[in-house]
Amino acid sequence: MGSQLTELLKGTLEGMVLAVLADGPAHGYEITARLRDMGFSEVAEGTVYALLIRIEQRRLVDAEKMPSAKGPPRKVYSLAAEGRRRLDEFWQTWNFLAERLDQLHEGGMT
Amino acid sequence: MGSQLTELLKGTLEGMVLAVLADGPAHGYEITARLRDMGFSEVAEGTVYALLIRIEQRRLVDAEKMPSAKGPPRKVYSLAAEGRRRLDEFWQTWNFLAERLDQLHEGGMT
DNA sequence: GTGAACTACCTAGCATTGCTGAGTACTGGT
DNA sequence: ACCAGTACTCAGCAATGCTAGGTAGTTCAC
Repeated sequence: MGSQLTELLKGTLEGMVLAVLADGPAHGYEITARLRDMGFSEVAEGTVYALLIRIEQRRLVDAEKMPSAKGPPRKVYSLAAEGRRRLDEFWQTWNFLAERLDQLHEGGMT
Repeated sequence: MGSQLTELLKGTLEGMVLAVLADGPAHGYEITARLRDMGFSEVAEGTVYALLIRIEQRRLVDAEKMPSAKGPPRKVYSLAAEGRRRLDEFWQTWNFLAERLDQLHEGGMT
């Protein structure tokens, strides 16, 4: 059994990564670090890299290899037009869900 | 590819069903109907039944067969102690996620 | 009385997603 | 030489929701 958060992250993580990239290009290691800083300390590195490969194949992001001063070359991702659309869609879906969930939570108090 | 909502529902649906049951016992068909009324019109019947069987096996809910006036006998589910704990945990996890997601959304506006 | 529609439940197989646990490779400090 | 930190990849697994069917009982129109 995965943890509660693991299951809730399904579908959400893609949106979060796209949102991070909407803020500017970034490479995988950096994105993982940002997620950890946000409080998602349990997000596995491998998960993020796998996700990045998926969204690159779907043309949601563009990738470019860049040399790094301290380590192997980085793969820098930036949000593509299709990814921007997908991100907007994500926020809509998220709001839809969040509204109803909040209602359920409030309503359940009675 | 599943829809955005489908992926977001992963993990959330269990919490929603537990929340509905926290409001009082209900049977599968009724729970499905309530979810549809809430706006989740695309939630498949089979999904809900499968979920109910899962959470019954995990002792999150108790099940009892009841005769129905208009159709086959119903299986009425009610929240068990373990389910109540799980529901509380769910809301905590949900709030954790929602807070950070909202922050990401706001922050991304700059 | 036959068929449609609604009530009520179940199942096998699939697609997607995140995690585990490993490996590769480059740099810098000790 | 060794280890930590940077940076990426991959195979196999676990959990979840959907598809697409099936079974059964009741009610009502035709």
